[in-house]
Amino acid sequence: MAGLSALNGGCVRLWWRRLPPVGQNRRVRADPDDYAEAVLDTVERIPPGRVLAYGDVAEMVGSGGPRQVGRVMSLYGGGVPWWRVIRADGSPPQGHEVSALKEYRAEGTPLRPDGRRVDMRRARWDGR
DNA sequence: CTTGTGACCCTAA
DNA sequence: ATTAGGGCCACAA
Repeated sequence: MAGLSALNGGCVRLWWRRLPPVGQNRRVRADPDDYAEAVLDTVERIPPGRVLAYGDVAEMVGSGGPRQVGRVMSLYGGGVPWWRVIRADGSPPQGHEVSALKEYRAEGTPLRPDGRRVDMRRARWDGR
């Protein structure tokens, strides 16, 4: 997406690196825009009525962590089904609880008895 | 360089 | 069921 490049000035430096478990290659991502793209692409594939935790998205993307995903969603999440990316405990994105709950009701996302959080056991998307 | 700040996560109590 | 504390990593000041 051209918009992301414009927003970030297309910087190409290494911006993130994870020290891998012993015996594995370290994962490095060169371009923040590429990372944001990867995150948003993943979010777009989440089926209606299902959700992914921030950490789940990070795992599927293959780099970064929950906070990095959260950052991308905060900055660029407006154009994708952002309400399908939530906390691991099932609570909607911080600061967007109300509108998120509305979406869940609309697309039939399984909620817990209290009606304030998603039932992760049923709603978590397996990626398939 | 250091510090503070997140649409986060995990464990223990 | 909740909370507290520590960990996490990128980013801006």
